[in-house]
Order: sequence, then C-alpha cells, then structure tokens
Amino acid sequence: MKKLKLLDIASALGISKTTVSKVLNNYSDVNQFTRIKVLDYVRKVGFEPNRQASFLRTKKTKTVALILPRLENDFFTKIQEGILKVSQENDYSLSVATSYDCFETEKKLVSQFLNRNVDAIFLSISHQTINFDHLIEIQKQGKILVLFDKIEKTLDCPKVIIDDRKASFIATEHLIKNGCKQILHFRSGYKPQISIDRYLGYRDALNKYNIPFDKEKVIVCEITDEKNGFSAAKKAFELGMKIDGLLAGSDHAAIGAIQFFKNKKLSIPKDISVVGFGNWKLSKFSTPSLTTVDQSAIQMGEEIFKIFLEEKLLESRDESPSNKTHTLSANLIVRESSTKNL
Amino acid sequence: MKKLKLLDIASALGISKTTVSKVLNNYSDVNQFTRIKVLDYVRKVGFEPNRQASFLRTKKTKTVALILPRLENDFFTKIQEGILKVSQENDYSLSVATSYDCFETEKKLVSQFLNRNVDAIFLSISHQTINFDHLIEIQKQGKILVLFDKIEKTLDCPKVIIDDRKASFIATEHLIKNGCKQILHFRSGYKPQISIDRYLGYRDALNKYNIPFDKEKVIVCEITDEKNGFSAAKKAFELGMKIDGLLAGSDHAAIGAIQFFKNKKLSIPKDISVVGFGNWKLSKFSTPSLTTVDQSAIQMGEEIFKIFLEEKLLESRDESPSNKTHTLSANLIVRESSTKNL
DNA sequence: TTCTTTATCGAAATCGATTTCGAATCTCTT
DNA sequence: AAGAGATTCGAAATCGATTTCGATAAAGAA
Repeated sequence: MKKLKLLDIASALGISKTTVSKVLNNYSDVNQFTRIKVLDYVRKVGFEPNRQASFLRTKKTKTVALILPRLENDFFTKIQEGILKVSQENDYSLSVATSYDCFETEKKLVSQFLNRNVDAIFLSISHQTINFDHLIEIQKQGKILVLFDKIEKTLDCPKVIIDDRKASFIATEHLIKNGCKQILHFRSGYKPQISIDRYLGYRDALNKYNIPFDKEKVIVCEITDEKNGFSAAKKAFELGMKIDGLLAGSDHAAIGAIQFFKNKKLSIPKDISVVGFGNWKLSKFSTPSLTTVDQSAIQMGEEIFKIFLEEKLLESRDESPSNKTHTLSANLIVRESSTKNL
Repeated sequence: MKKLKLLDIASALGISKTTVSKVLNNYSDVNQFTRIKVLDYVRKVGFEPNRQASFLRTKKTKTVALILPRLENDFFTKIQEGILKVSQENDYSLSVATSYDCFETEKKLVSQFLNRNVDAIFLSISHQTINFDHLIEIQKQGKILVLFDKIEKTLDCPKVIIDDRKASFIATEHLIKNGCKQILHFRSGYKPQISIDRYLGYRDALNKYNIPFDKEKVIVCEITDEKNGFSAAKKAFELGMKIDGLLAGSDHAAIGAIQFFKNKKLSIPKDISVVGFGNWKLSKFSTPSLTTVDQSAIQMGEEIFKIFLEEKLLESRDESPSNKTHTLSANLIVRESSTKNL
C-alpha cells in the first residue's frame, strides 16, 4: 500500500509526469482533454502530491509560525484561535511555539522556523528581548514577519496592536464618570509598549477631567497576576492612600486586588470601583462581575493572517513590506465592579 | 546574503559534501581531524542544513500534529501547553489544527498532515466522527497515532485518558458525604466515552451508598456550556424534582445551573451543593467558588508527547504500536460550592 | 613480500516534485 | 506549398540534502 507518486499517475495514463504536474499546477499548455483525464483520475485515486518534494523545489511551505510569549493566557490563546481559523480556511498549516518570555528561546525558535522554511512568522516579542537582529534576519531571508501585541516600532514590517491608550482612556473616563477621583493604576514594567500606552491613556483621562495626577498612585507589577494584584493593593493600602477607583493592568490583577479589598471589608463598587483589562473568561463570573476592556483578540488573530496574505501579494509584485501599524479598537464591557449607581 | 548549502561548506574546506553530511549525521567513517575541522567551521559560520531537503530524503519531519476538537476550551489549551513544552524541549515542531468537532474537517486535516509527512498525529476524536478509516490510514502510512480524551477503544494505538469514571465517583461520593441524597447529573451526549464513564462513576457512587438511582435525574446536554447548564437546571426545576446536589458535566454547565438556582433564591451550597468538571480558571473566581474535578491536562499533554517518543523507539525496533491505554488520575478540588458545613 | 582488513573518502543515485526549453504537431496566412 | 504562429507535450535539470557503494590508502597478518 505505497503512496502514489506523480510518475505512477503519469504511467497509468500513458503520459509524462511533467504533464500531470502541469495540470495540478494550472499550467496553460495542457490540452483540455488531457487535463480532464488527469483530474478525473487524480480524483478517483485520491492522489495528493508529496508536499515535501514540492516544498524543496518551490521554497514555499504553506506553513506559518506563531511564537507566543506564553500559552496560559486567554489573550494569546484567542489570538491563536483567530489565526488558526483563517489559516485553516486557506489550507495553511500553523506551527505554534512559546518563547516563555525568554530572549534566547525566542532567537532559537526564529532560527529553527527559518530553517524549516516557514512562509511567515507571527510574533509577539518577549519581555526580555533587547536586540532585534533575529527579526531582521527573517526579512533578509525573504520571509514575512508580522508583529503583534508587543511590537517594536523601529522594525520595518506590518504590526497589529490594540489601541491600548484609547482603551485605557475610555476605561479611566468611565471610572471618572462614575464619580471616581482617586484612581489607582497598576501597570506592568516600564518598557513594554502596552504598559506605556495604558499609562498614557490613564493620564489622558485625568487631564481631560482636570484630575491632578499623583505619581504614587501608579504601581508597577512586572507580572500582572492575582498575587501581584493583591500585594499592589496591599501596598497602596499600607501607604495610606485614599482610593475610590482602580484601573488594573489585567483582569487577574483586578481580581487579586478585589480579594484584598474584600478582606478589608471594602465594598466593590461602592467604596472602590474596579476596571480590569482583557475580558478573560473569569471576569464574567467573578463576584462582583468585572468591568473590563475586551481586546477582541480573536479578531486580532484573524487580522494577522489576513495581513500576511496581503504581504504575500505585495511580495509577488516585488514591493517592499508594508510597515503599516494596524490599530484595532478595544471596547469597554461594563459590569458590576464599576457601576456605583446600580 | 544567500543561505549556505552543504556544498559551500565542503568546497570551503576542500572536501566533499558527502563527508560534511556524514559529520553532521554522526557517521563513523570520518577521520576525527576532518570531523573537528568540519564542526568548527560549521559552528563558525552558523550553518544549518536545509530541513526541507533532508525531510524529502529521510521522510522524517521532526514535526508532530495536534488536532483538537476546539480551542476555546481550557482543557484542550492546557493539553497543547503540555505537548508544546516537551516537544519544544526535543526540538520538534508542533502543528495545531481544530476539527471544530466536524467529521469532514477531521478527515481533511488528517489527510493534509499525512501529506505533510508529520511524524505523528495526536488526536482527540470529534463528536461527529463515526468512522475511523482515516485514523487507520495514519498507521498504514507508518505514522504514529496517539489518541487522547475522546478515544476509540477498538483502534490499535496508544491512548491517554483521564480516569473519568473514578473522578466522577469521587466527586459524587464527596456530594454524598456532604449530605446530598438527590443528586442531579448533567451529562453530554450518549456516545462520547467520557460522558459514559462519568455517568458510570456517578452510578457507582450511588450504588456504594445505597442511594436509589433515578433515571430522570440524568439530563443530557449535548454541549455542556452555561446556557445548557442553565436550561437543564430549569428543566429539572420545571419537572418538580427535589434536588440537593448537582454533578455537572463541566464547570460552565455548573455555573449556568448555579445562575438559575440563584435566580430561584436557592442557596449554594446550603440548598444545593454543586460540583463541576474541569477546574477551569473561572471556577476559582465564581461565587461561590466551584468545587471541581481537575483533569491535570498539562501533565496529560506532556504524557502524550512522551508516549510518542516511546512509540518511535518501538518502531525503530520494528515492533508494532503499543496499544496501551494510559489512565491518568484526576483529583477533586473542594471549594465553596459543595461544602455545606462551612 | 603478499594478502587481508580497516579506515577514510567521494562520485553518483536518490527522494518526488517543479520548471525550463526544445521538439513535434497542427492551424492559418499568404 | 511554404513559412509563421499557436498548441501540446516531455526529456532533463533542479531543489539540497542523505545514503549506497566502490576506490584508495594505510595497517596488520601470514
């Protein structure tokens, strides 16, 4: 029960494998009767050409690679889901890997994927990445690079991000309109662009409503998980801050903080209104349910793959990569944790 | 800036590409001085052989494929996480796809992956799958097949499952020990093995504690999501059942049911104790927090890949696939939703 | 010294497709 | 009827590695 080869088809039909290949690749110099004969036979025996051989010849693998900083994260999972949906529809294969937010791992993965001749690499840069030579190498080798989420502006490739600054602005504005005047903000590190943008959006809103900015009210949590959310809230408390609102860096951090506030017998949202970030599944089911920013990650994933397809078109016309930054808008999902007047 | 080929290395060193290849593949008929010379040079220029070419020759792609019924599901996400961790450590590439629980899609994916010459396919069978020829084909082509979660016992390949029957037994026993005597059970369809096993575990526990089984108390939800959990609870209510416990088919279904019970002013766990299934993230943060069965999915993923490695060993010794069913134990995580005496 | 063995190397075949280019046939002008 | 042009085909080169097998030289045995 060996696998059929091009040659088997050809000799069965009494023609050359060249012609069979031409039919399968829609060459025009094939008589329509032979074409039909081949197509019928191919369909009948269910022949599919060995991809490996054609990859070697054409240098195209119909495979795209996705490198995520981590997997245990709804946001990235959804991005994968979006990419997978569209890539599968287009008969592309998707290879997934995680950098575990480690620079060395990221470099190694990129090099491995290049060796495997993937057509494109979709990447959210790791926290630790400090140098971008490995990404430039991707383009040097004629592969398509699409950055998303944690991007690097100086690189000459299409980028997809959420408008975090605006989202953060809207979330903060929502708190203000609900009567908050002392708004705490948990941000992740100083470097990540998303952290910067969210911080700026927060300040934009304070500015617009003439609320004085208080440096102390911005607390850095390198990783915005429950534990850090909890301890950040504790820290604010111990510093004796007066607080009536919180814009957290993630739903998890928000929930950690709520946990702390509850322990202190504070009522959410009456005493402190809270807004998270991410619209993770748990945000809907926590008590109180959490107002949060939905990042429409699935849509982002779909967008990423579509951009890749466009880039391929550009490339086929010998044009250079687009370099455009695609900004998707996030939207606020208002739930119990921030609606004092309910 | 072209990519280096074997021939480039060879002529730079004044030897043949055969010898270079032999060094890289640890052949013994190479002089140790030439070997070192080659290795040094290869390291210096950072040469890596074109995978596509070697794949064509060797028929091994160092790629494994994972086909999941769906992605928006913590359980499968964690399985992927486990597989990815170990596969990455072993320099394997992981291709992911979803069947969307559709038989046709599953068949198509399997055929595509076979054409791409993946070394193994890891698969959780789709709900709709009624025929297994496509899976037998995997083995006919000498590829390794590992089934998990939704498996098919008649197939001759290694399988990895959770001991759902026992887990379900423990969960039900836990409810009984907490004083429940009228335990509702939501199960998914009649065919899936996990649904059957969980149902059996439920009955095992009833038997052990001499609690009469009431057919009416088992409600089928094809898809165990919140909506169906909600309506299943509603149905039980409308049928006028007396209930003091619920073993749901998933955390989501449990939470949907809790939502309904809350609407009816019933207290959880006082009036009705609830146990979910899956230990999804939200279970920890729902109110009340949800007692649930943790399926240790990450570990399951790791196990799957390790089994693949073992199978490869078997294969290299020309032995037939192992056919063993690996049963991992799940453990109960007790939280508020089921502890009446707190 | 002659014959065997062993160590080391490389030419050539191979994997299975794609693609170039020239040959053969047929049609259509003039 | 001859030449131009279009149509259809296939032999052979190619992609870049792996692997077989024979050649050569060196070492050891008789």
